[in-house]
Amino acid sequence: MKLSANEEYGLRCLVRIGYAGEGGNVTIPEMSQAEGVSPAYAAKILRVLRKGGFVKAARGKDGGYTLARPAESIVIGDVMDVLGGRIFESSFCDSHAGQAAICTRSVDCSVRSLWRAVQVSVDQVLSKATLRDLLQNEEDMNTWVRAIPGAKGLHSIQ
Amino acid sequence: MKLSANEEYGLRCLVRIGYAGEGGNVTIPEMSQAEGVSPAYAAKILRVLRKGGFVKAARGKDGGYTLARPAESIVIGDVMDVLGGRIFESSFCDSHAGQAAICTRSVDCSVRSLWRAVQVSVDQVLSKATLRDLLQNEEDMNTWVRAIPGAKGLHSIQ
DNA sequence: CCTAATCTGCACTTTTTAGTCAAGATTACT
DNA sequence: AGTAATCTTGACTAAAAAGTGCAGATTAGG
Repeated sequence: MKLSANEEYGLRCLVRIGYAGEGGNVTIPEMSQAEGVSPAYAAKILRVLRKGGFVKAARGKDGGYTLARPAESIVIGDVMDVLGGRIFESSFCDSHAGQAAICTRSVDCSVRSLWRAVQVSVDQVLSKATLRDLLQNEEDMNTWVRAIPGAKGLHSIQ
Repeated sequence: MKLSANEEYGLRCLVRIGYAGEGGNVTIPEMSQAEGVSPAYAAKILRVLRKGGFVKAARGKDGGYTLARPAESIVIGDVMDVLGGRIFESSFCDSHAGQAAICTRSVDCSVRSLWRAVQVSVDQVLSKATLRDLLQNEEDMNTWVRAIPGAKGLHSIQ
């Protein structure tokens, strides 16, 4: 259960574009240098974000990237899906659906239930957080941080 | 954020060995067939579990694998770590530690905080669940399922 | 119209992960 | 001792992910 490079750098680029704000423009060379990846690789990632509908690009001189829609409408979970998939592929045990007695006593279903639990848990965070949350100041960020049971605020998890 | 093949099949094998119970023995051919992977691959995964101290092997005729220690002492999070890593590698922004004002306004820290939140969230499940939980019947499994906010029980996430 | 700055697309190489193979070592049973 | 069932190891191949390079298209400004 690791983050892929696409997810890591893709989200970083998106946040950077978000910080540029309304009408702000960020170029590939800028992101490349800021995030420490090659321009070619940044370009590759940006293409994914563009095709996913999160950013739009302007070509030519003074070109660059801007958010395609308001930050509060960009759900981080959706971004993750596009960048690398939030998928748990424990696709067994579908035949047992509903047969609780058998199901709970099988390897398939034990494992499957665990993955589901993890998936639900991750979604608690990723489906609630929008790009806007990531751009806000600390107090606002605590909105989604507090969704995590046990976390008292940003400082408690940082 | 995907599960690796190692994590998927490693955990499945471990659970299967767990089901065999005290003194029970599971062989590579058995696991191979049950999980639909080649014997060679199963062997490779089992080696990881053995080196991680979760199972022990008996060679020769009537040989096979057994749990190396009681199921209740095997934390699933630890198993995951060994099989593929539960690591979020957003290792930037360490220099800012403590400087909240600057930190929250930076790409590094926004993203890092999110990863931490996800990590905490995942740990809510994986660090609480033991192999014993996965082997128990439905009612017992709800112990760790209930740790997920919003989940009312096993059925609610399955 | 020319130039410089920019994105675009595709093919390529490198690195990591997944999966296979074969030869060897160990054990139970007869 | 012999045999069959089993794990062990390391090297190998295949597939996927990460990362690079280059020729082309677009645009702003002189």
